Order: sequence, then structure tokens, then C-alpha cells
Amino acid sequence: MRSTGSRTASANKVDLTARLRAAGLRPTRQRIALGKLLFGPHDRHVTAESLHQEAVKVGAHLSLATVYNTLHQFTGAGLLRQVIVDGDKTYFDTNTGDHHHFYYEDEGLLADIPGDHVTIDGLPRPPSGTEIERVEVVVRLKARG
Amino acid sequence: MRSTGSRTASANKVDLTARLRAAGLRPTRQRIALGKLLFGPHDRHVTAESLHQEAVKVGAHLSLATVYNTLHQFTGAGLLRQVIVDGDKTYFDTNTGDHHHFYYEDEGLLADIPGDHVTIDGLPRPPSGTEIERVEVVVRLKARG
DNA sequence: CCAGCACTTTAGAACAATTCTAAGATGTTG
DNA sequence: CAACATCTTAGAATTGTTCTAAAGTGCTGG
Ligand SMILES: [Mn+2]
Ligand SMILES: [Mn+2]
Ligand SMILES: [Zn+2]
Ligand SMILES: [Zn+2]
Repeated sequence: MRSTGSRTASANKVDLTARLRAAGLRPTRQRIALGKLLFGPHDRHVTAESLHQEAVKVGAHLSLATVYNTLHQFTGAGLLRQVIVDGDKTYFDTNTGDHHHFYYEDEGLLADIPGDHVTIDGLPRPPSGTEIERVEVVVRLKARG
Repeated sequence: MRSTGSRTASANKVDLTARLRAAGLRPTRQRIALGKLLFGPHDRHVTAESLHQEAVKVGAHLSLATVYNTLHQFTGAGLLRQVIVDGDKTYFDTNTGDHHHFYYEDEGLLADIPGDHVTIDGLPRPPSGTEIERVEVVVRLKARG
């Protein structure tokens, strides 16, 4: 359903370069490094800090400010979306399609719930003058007692 | 359904004092002032900052640190719950029952969606070793284009 | 091929929300 | 009321994030 065939294959530099250009972003060393980490075979949920650490670990060296800039630019370009489930940090999600989340509160981890089979009934219609931008379901989990 | 009959009447000092004592909290001047603002006839969504300003406006004078302390103590006592919809600030909700939210992104305002009629189908069962603490639905609204 | 300009990166400062510290104030109890 | 535990609070500290402005890099027109 998602239109990005290249997402499922390991993201190579050519793909990324094209994707960045299409988004109006120059394919810089830093953006390509982050893109490789983000747009691999599986979807991911990262924070700026976690992605920065990961980038450093694979030898890319770039600043945390650049990670923030890049995450926001990718989000603006529709390559990422933000997920807000914790007051202390912002998560960025490579899955921009319709889906929901489990949130492991103890671990601070997100897991996708595909949107396909989830239905939400009985919601009131949006107040006049407004429209729905998105409906988000978060299932908060804790370790079984 | 909620067990707090006193919530619907204007919260008086006697009620609040009892409620605080029951929660193991001394009914101090500050906690009573905040309790009066919070536990009036309607449910409310506040931030520490908004509640502090409101308290100052009605002549109570207490520090922002006390507002934070009190909000957390009230939450621990089950008198409030937190709602996380914005990375920049935490909302506290006097409605501790089962319900969901509209979030006016432009305004930073929350409105309740009663839980009674909303049904969510097709959610996977929680991963083993975990249990669901709560299922939250947030309907993000934007001004109609 | 560049030169040259726009776009990027980044160190470090700045910010905003929240938490912490530790010292003085206040509620409660005998 | 004394005495102690509990509370409050100013101000410092922390954390996640954004901003600033200066140095670096990608791209294009000649
Ligand atoms: Mn914070
Ligand atoms: Mn913040
Ligand atoms: Zn996701
Ligand atoms: Zn609410």
C-alpha cells in the first residue's frame, strides 16, 4: 500500500540520494549516513539521541544538532513522523502509514500495531471549524505484575 | 460511574480536607487552593504553568515548584492523571475515568471524549509478559483548511 | 573545470519544562 | 504548646531541544 518500493530493500546510496533530492534536500554525507540507518529493511522508532549514538557507533561523525535538523527535515518531507508518548523525548517513526503503537513504559520502547485491522467506533465528529489530522491509539504496557 | 459524588458540587474546604487526608496528604493552604481550582464542578485539563498562573490570579501565592509537587502528589493519589499529547508540556486531567481526547494542536487545548461509546476493535493482544495499563485515543485536530 | 553562492553543519550558547536541594515554615499530635 | 514530621520554596541543576553565527560543502553557470 505504501508507495515506497525501495523501503523494503536495504537502502543504498543511489536510492537515498534520489529520495533526498526529490525532497529538495541535498544529499550530504550526514543525511546519507542517517538515511542509511533509518530507511533499512524494517521500520524503526528512534529518538535524536539514540540515532546520534548509533551514527557515532558506525563511524559517521556528525553533531547532535545535525541529527535534530535532519529528523525535522525528513519529517517535513514526509519520510518520518513524530510519535509523542513520553513527555521527556520525541520519537521519530519511519513508518508514516496509518498505524498505532504499543508503548512499553518501563523500557521506553515503541512497537507498531498495523492500522489495517484496528477500527475505532463511536468517536464524535470533529468540532465545527476543525478537521481531524490524525487519530492515534497508544496502548500503554507495563510488565505483567 | 465515578465514585466521587463531591466532585460535581463546588468543592468546599471540608470536602477537600477530607479528600487530602484520605490520600495521606496534609491539607495545607497551598494544596487546598489548588484543589479548589481543580476539583470544581467541571473536569479540567491544566499544565503546571497554567494552574500556577491561575492560582496567582486568585490571590493564592505559592511557588511553581509547589504546583509541580502537588500535581504529582494528586496524580499519585489517583485524583488526577497525566495526558501526554505534546512534547513540550505535560497536561494533568481531573477526569480520571475512562475517556479519550480531542487535541487542538494550534491552541494546545484538550477536550474530553467520553469513553462510554468509543470502542476499539482489532487490537492485537498485549505481548506476553506485559499487560495493558491503558488504551489512549487522541484525535488531533487542526483548524479547517 | 571551477568560482561563487546557496545550502549545511556544528560548537556552543540559549531556552523551556521539569526536578532537585536544602533551609525555613507549618500542620499535627500528645 | 512543644516537638517532630511534613511541606514549601528559592534558586540551582538537569534534560531535551532549539538557536546563532561562523566555517564547510554541494552544485551550477560560465
Ligand atoms: Mn523535559
Ligand atoms: Mn522540552
Ligand atoms: Zn510506528
Ligand atoms: Zn480528559
